[in-house]
Amino acid sequence: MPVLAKIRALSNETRFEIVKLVRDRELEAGAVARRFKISRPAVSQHLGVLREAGLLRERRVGSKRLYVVRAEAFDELLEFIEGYWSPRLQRLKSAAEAIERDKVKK
Amino acid sequence: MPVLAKIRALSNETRFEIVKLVRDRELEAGAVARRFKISRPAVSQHLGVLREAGLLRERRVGSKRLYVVRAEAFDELLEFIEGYWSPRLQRLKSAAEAIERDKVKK
DNA sequence: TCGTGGCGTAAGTTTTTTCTTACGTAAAGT
DNA sequence: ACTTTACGTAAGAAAAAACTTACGCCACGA
Repeated sequence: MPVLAKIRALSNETRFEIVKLVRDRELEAGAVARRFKISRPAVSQHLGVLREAGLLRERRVGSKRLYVVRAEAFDELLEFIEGYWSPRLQRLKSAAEAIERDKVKK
Repeated sequence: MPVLAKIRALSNETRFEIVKLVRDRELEAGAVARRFKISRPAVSQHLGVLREAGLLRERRVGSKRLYVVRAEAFDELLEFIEGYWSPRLQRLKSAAEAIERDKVKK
């Protein structure tokens, strides 16, 4: 799943909270839903979006469905931002050094 | 600006592209707009959202407006994800160690 | 001072997202 | 078998986001 899809999935406040909820423990769909004031189906749909984006893993146990964050997804997100950002930082660093050199020349 | 606002700002494809465009150089609003097929006012609005979220800095030169990414904003985003994520990794590590201890006990 | 280029804002429409109610299905309990 | 629990999905309403055209405001060059 592309990074933008993950960002989009995280951009909704309810989904953002859901991710926090299942960040370090599996939780069944119903338990997640009970934490919010919106309807259970609405939460179910949010869980679907998060799963589709690759942010959550779903596991079925009997009639229950357990959700938990996919660690790899977050690592991927982190790597993306780092990789996206560090080239810029290097360029800025080079620019700063160039300015320093100019100052010395003056 | 809260982190969620930044994520929301990045969640739109056009804005995502705009950020790439002004990641390492200042660009005037018109130059940014010309890169997209949507109308100039639409792009102007996107620039506004990005600025509001604290992702871009705006500088006026004459009648022009130059935009560029605010480095601090991205650092903040990075720090947030790292801080958000690493506690979980530590917990997992502890859990793994606990399991190891159990195995030894057996 | 008159036009022209550069750009944001307003108002309203279209598109997308989010939510609700109704319904269907499968597993578990009785 | 019958009922209840646990969920997802469908369909459509409601809310939010994105886009368009129209307009207005500087700054600048003629």
